[in-house]
Amino acid sequence: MPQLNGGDGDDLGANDELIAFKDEGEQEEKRNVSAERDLDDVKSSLVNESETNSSSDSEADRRPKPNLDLESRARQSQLFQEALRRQQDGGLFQPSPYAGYSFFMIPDLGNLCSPYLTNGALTPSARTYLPFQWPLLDVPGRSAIRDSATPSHLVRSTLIIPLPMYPLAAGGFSPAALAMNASMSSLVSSSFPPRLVPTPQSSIPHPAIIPTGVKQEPGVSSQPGKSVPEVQEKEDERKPHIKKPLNAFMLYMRDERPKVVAQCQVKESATINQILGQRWHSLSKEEQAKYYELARKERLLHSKLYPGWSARDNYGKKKKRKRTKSETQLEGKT
DNA sequence: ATTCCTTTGAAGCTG
DNA sequence: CAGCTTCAAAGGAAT
Repeated sequence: MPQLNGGDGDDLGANDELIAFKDEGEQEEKRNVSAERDLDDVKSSLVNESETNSSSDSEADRRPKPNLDLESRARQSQLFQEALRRQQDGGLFQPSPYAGYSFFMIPDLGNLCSPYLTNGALTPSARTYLPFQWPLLDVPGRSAIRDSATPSHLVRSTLIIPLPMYPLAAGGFSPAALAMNASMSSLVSSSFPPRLVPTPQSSIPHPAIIPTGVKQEPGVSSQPGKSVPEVQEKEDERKPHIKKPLNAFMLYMRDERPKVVAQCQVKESATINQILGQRWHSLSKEEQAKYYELARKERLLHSKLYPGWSARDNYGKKKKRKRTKSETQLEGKT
């Protein structure tokens, strides 16, 4: 299990994770050092090749586009032009640390799309590296909505991995976001793709924010005849729902899901997640460490933007409690 | 329309 | 403190 010390309670404990990774992975690292180097060479060449090929006759042109209205298309075109210009400007806009991974890293082809592996896990040497071709995707509605300003084909074609920012509401960003200090700005601009660096002008809602859909009813909290818990409940409902930051595996799934969908021609998320779970285990420690680091930055950013937020805020707020494993098992027996 | 399924990891809750 | 529960994402299937 890659989660090595289970978290010691300190916030953003991923430093420990990384340290643990280093310690535990040291021996294996030595064994695989030459192989890793070879893989790195392959990666580099593929990256270069990909970057070379991803210029003008972009794959974005060959991919099906979501059914967008003219305004959206114009908007996307504008954004694309802007992104291009910014990239050419250099300087401020650094590529994502993962931007170069424009290739498939797939396990044993025989088990490529099976969540049920014969030996439980695959050795790194069993991986096959293939040049990545952007899959023909059914752009999911929810994704399109939440990332409408930078549609997936655009993002992918510019090799920017989407990372969330956490604006307080659709109309802007929290004071914390606006008051980001120099170190935070540095973190954001150096580690996050440029499009995700929030600007006060931005009006793009973040997926972490879920509008409650509850009508604004001024004076609810002071309504006579309402019990305190009732009022509190109303207050809670009116708060924007701030989602948990994604963990390493969730970030990995976000990136890899489209590839699995394209490779395996499956759409059921449960099946896809099984496959991704297996692939996650087959990743090298270094590869996993990238996502742990990414997740650590996510949590850091989230805590900076929402200093008062706690996972407690969302705890038990889902409509229905998920069934426990024991309940499921019990049901299976009867 | 809502819930379940399925995964891992982080964090909250409970005894 | 250990162990359990919930929630993050996703979308088809089941209810």
